[in-house]
Amino acid sequence: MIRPDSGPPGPDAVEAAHVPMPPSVQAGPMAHAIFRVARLHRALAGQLLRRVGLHPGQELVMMQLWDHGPQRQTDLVRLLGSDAATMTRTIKRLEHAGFVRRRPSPTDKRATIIEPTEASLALRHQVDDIWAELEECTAGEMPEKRQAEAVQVLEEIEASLTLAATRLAQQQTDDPAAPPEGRAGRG
Amino acid sequence: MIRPDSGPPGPDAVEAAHVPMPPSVQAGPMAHAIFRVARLHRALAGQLLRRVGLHPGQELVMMQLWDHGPQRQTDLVRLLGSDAATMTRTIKRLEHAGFVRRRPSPTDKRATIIEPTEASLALRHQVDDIWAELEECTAGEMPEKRQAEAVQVLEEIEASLTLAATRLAQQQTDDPAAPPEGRAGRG
DNA sequence: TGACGTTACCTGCTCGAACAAGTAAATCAG
DNA sequence: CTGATTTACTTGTTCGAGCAGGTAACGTCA
Repeated sequence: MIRPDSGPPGPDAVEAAHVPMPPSVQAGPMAHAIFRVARLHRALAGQLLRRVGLHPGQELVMMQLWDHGPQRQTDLVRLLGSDAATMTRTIKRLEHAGFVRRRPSPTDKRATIIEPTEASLALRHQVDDIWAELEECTAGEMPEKRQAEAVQVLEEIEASLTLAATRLAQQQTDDPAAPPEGRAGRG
Repeated sequence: MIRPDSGPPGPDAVEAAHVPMPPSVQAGPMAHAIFRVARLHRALAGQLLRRVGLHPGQELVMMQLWDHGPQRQTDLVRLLGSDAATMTRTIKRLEHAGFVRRRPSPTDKRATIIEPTEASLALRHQVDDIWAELEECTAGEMPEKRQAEAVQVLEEIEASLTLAATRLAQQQTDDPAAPPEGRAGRG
């Protein structure tokens, strides 16, 4: 792997921030930017989704179901890049709210088929509107060309992260050497 | 809207991604991209931070303290764009882990000054390394120029989101008309 | 058929994040 | 000085996310 920058950044990295920008923050300009954009974006999504009574993340499940029809939980997990445990709980809440129904798979007794209810269809266009608004808020004053550029950049980053995550996962299964024993929390 | 698919998918689940790109997902390309990048990035950060016993988010607090020295909780909240309640708990955990100390403000009896402990200094370079690695993983094979472009795009998005969030907050304080009464959860 | 490993799902736990509500101190208005 | 408002922080609750552990159903291979 390349190490374009190891020590405290000199003039490279990011020079834009003329003065204060402390060393630690300056160290990872992309990381920091992603972090903040992510939080803002999620918060905004939460605000908008609140109108229709959904929590961020739930709308993704519903959209997936509306688009692709009934699916097993595992499929939802895989397609949304989520976690089985999280999906179990999210589905449970959506079912409780009446947006989703659960049905045992006829071919696999382990699996559960999730399907959107008729009631959920009323939500669909609202969610679509919300996502359109979210997209507007995200794009701001950007011209369309710039938006396309942004999407491209994001996809590039996604590819990098996916690769890194894969590599790191493999590395950890290969070498379960140092099992971390505790993190900062009630320690 | 359109009803591209209502019944159960033929070849079960999803067989491919090349063609379909469902309407809902297609609707908000940036939103979707941000969502996935955010989750991947956070997950990766979690993996790396796990080595030093920190949870994602905690390192930001520590970096802020290392860079700017002892501060009030409110300052941390404001600078990190976080929430007072979240900060209270995060600080509590960091204190419990021995990375942070709390001291009453001499000038304001309401305030608490947070300062990094000597023990935390051992963490500092590890966290710096982790952020460097995170930045590498995020950047991938991008040339430096492309990275700068990415940062610029992200900052542009951040500005848009900030503006939108501000506008939405104002709009809601002005017009507390329709108080949402319930969301999907244990409904 | 039976042992073994995998898969699909559930439960318990912790943590960050957000909202609501409350306390105490500081600040402002009369 | 008194009363109202703002500020700083705490606590309770819910939700998404992740890890760990457990169960039941599949698949395979001997």
